[in-house]
Amino acid sequence: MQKELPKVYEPQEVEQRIYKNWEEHGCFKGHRDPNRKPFTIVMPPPNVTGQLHMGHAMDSTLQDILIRFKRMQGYAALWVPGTDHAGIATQIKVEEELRTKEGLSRYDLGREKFLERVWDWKHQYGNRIVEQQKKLGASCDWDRARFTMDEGCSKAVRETFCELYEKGLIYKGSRIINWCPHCVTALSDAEVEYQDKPGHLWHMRYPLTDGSGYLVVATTRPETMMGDTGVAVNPNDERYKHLVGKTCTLPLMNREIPIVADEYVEMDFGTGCVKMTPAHDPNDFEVGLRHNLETIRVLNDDGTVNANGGKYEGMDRYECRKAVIEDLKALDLIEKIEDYSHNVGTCYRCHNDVEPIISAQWFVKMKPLAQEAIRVVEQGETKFVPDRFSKIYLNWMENVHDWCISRQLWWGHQIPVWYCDDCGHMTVSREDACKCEKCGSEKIHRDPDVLDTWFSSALWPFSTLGWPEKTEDLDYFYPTDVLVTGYDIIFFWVARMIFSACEQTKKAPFHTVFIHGLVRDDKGRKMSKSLGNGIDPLEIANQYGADALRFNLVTGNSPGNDMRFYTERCEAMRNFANKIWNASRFLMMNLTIDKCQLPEKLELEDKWILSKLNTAIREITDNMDHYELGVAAQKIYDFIWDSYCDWYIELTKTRLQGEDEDSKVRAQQVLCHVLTQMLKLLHPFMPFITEEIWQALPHEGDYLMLSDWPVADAALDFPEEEKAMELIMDGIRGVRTRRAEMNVPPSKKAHLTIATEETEIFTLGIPFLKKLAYASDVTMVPSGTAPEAGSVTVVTHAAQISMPMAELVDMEKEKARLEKELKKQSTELEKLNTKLNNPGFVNKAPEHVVAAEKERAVQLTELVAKLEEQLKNM
RNA sequence: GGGAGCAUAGCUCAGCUGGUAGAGCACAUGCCUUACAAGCAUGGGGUCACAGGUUCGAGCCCUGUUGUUCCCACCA
Repeated sequence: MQKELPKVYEPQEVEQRIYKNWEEHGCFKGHRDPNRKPFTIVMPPPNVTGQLHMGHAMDSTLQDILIRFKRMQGYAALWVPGTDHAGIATQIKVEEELRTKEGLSRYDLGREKFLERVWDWKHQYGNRIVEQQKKLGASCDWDRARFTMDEGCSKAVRETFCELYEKGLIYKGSRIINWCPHCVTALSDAEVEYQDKPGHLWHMRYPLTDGSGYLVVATTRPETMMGDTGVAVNPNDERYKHLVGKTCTLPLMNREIPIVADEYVEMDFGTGCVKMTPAHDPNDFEVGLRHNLETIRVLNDDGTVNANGGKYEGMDRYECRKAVIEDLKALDLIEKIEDYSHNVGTCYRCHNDVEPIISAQWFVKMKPLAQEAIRVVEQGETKFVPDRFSKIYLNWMENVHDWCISRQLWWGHQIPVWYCDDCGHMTVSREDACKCEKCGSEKIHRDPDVLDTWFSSALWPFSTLGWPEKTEDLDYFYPTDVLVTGYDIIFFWVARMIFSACEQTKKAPFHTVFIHGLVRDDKGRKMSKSLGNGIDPLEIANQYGADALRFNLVTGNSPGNDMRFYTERCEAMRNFANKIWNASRFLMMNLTIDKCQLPEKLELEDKWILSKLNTAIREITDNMDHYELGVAAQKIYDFIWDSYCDWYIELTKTRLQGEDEDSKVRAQQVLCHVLTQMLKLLHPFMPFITEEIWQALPHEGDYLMLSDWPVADAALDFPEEEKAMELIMDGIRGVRTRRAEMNVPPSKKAHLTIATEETEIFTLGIPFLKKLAYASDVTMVPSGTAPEAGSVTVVTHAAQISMPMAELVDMEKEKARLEKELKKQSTELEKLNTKLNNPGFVNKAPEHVVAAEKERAVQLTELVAKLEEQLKNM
């Protein structure tokens, strides 16, 4: 069987064709199989609005590597893909389009019509990101692709909402929440990003009502003062004790407000007096509750001042701030203005400042839910990789606040609650309600709000498998195995999946959370649209191949750490792909066999590579098992490039081009066997090129991606032969080094004389020395035989190899070089001997370490002896 | 105010349970050796941030210091 591969590897053509074949052949399907163990990954659903970016590419690649690895290991592997409706993000996008194209707002269209538009949009663009993932080789079971707003997920959402409500774990209440005036919705704590922003601390005078003077309060948000309903001081503050119980007059509003004492106030910050705005500050709200302070909201939903703001009504919040300050200045009520940098909350979607506002919203009561979510991680039922993220998770979960889940948006899962217009009762229902469950009135209206996007994502691991139905899939594939995601959404998503799963399914949703970092640009900056520094993974894939991109994304970084993306590195990875391609091409050109089966009789070099292959298989499998994908990838790279290409192929060339047919065939068989095993090891990382080559090689089965993962064969461990081969390789390297130092071109061959005790081994090595050490001929002489005068000698611990090159050698230089080498090695030997003479080391170090060091000492001793002898002979 | 990460070759980073410091790129030299110049061979280059400690032995473990990045937190 002889098959020719094209001279140049063209990833684009190959990738498309191969992916289509896999898909058509059903390679990605996750089948329930009672005879196999399941292995399940659910993909973090990207936003339907999304374009594939480098972060997705890395995330998908890691998952694909794991799923392909497990699939090859014989698991019933299932990777469930899908997309997220991404409430705010999508709604904003469609509103934008509506505005720019038609000059309309969503209110112009009305809820129903607007939602139709969003669905249209979803149908048009929602599949874009899916197609992009395919380009990278993602082996998802696409037929199972889900959408967080499809029927099943919606059912899961509704079931969860109702169950939690019935258990008292979801409630509606008026609380201070984070409000984004730009997105016009409430946000959860997690959706607020804090930024240090320069601002001011305004010290304002609030006159005492009895005319006996004034208090000075300090604030960073003077525009909320119209909502002040009190001033608080610390009860132990001697400066103000006499004022507690009195009142002061709120400037500009001329409202009398009480002075109260509360522990919350710190005496040594600011003036020790704090204005209380219970409607616009969470702490003030708490203080207000304790002292029965009025709650006066002064801001509208869009951030403008409302009717409670008196003359400032209608002003934007920042405009109002200026006006208030001006007015206070005019009244001489500003004591001083300090520069002050403070943490300002901003919306994670639009980055505008959020306002704490009192508002009636729906919440999930977190404390009871957190308990189990903490337990499963503490007890190791769910493990984070790397482990340090479990601390971050636990810390968050232990201090978690109630989760505000209602959003004043239209795009999302509408809250299944109906209010009775007659009796005011709330009907919470799994089915759409048509009458009040209490009084039977049909005059009811549905809560207009929708749920936080993350409420549905939180159910993703089980909603995608059919929950709340008791499906066979759920029974077989759930709990899932590994969740792969970035550290940036541990709180948003991972934490919420864990407590939701624990509550709804009584099981942790996965046993491992594999966390990766962010992909940054080459300067270490976050890739972002606004900076315009994003690198399009598809462009990279087009240019260098998806395999090269994937390999780049998993090597050179470790789990949980950010990585910088260097396009040049893709070039290196493409070169690697090309290397394999050409190595394979070389083999095919020499292939006369049609079956890839190991021969009975193995040569020294065959045993060497097979033994090394065993080590590679063991180590790589172990690394994969421990999620050390980067290390595994590096080892495959090294094995393929260094051991296989640079050495083994070169070592077999003489046989392949020789006369001995039997030897020729056996070399092919070993080359073919090792290449096949390497392709398997590499396949999860570089699926396309490995499949393409495998298809061209003699093989059994339909697809490499469905073949068995390599297992080390103990019968093919040859430690002795490995060592012997290394002796020869040492000799070859030595000769090459000496020749390179003297600038001898390969075309100038030299007759080598080898003095060694390992005659047998070096005799086996003669063809290799001829081919790789440019020997015209090789003569073996007894160890200790003095080299001919004027020859250059290479000393290894096992041999002295000399070549007649007197004319090229400066004897003085040669001597100096040898002396330097001798000194280096003697020092090393001395250090080693000290170590070996140290009873502490010999007695306490593990046996194999001592043995290895002894072995090294023997070799060094030999080397030093040979070097000394060499010098003496000069 | 808490917590975490990082600091290793010129650059970007690996280094698994402590046992002779690695890769890619860059650099230098010589090679078109019929798989590959996207290549081959060879070479230079590191007090593993600093100071202590544990250990026979520390890049790795412990303590502290410095620099840096990030996360969390209701100080007006």
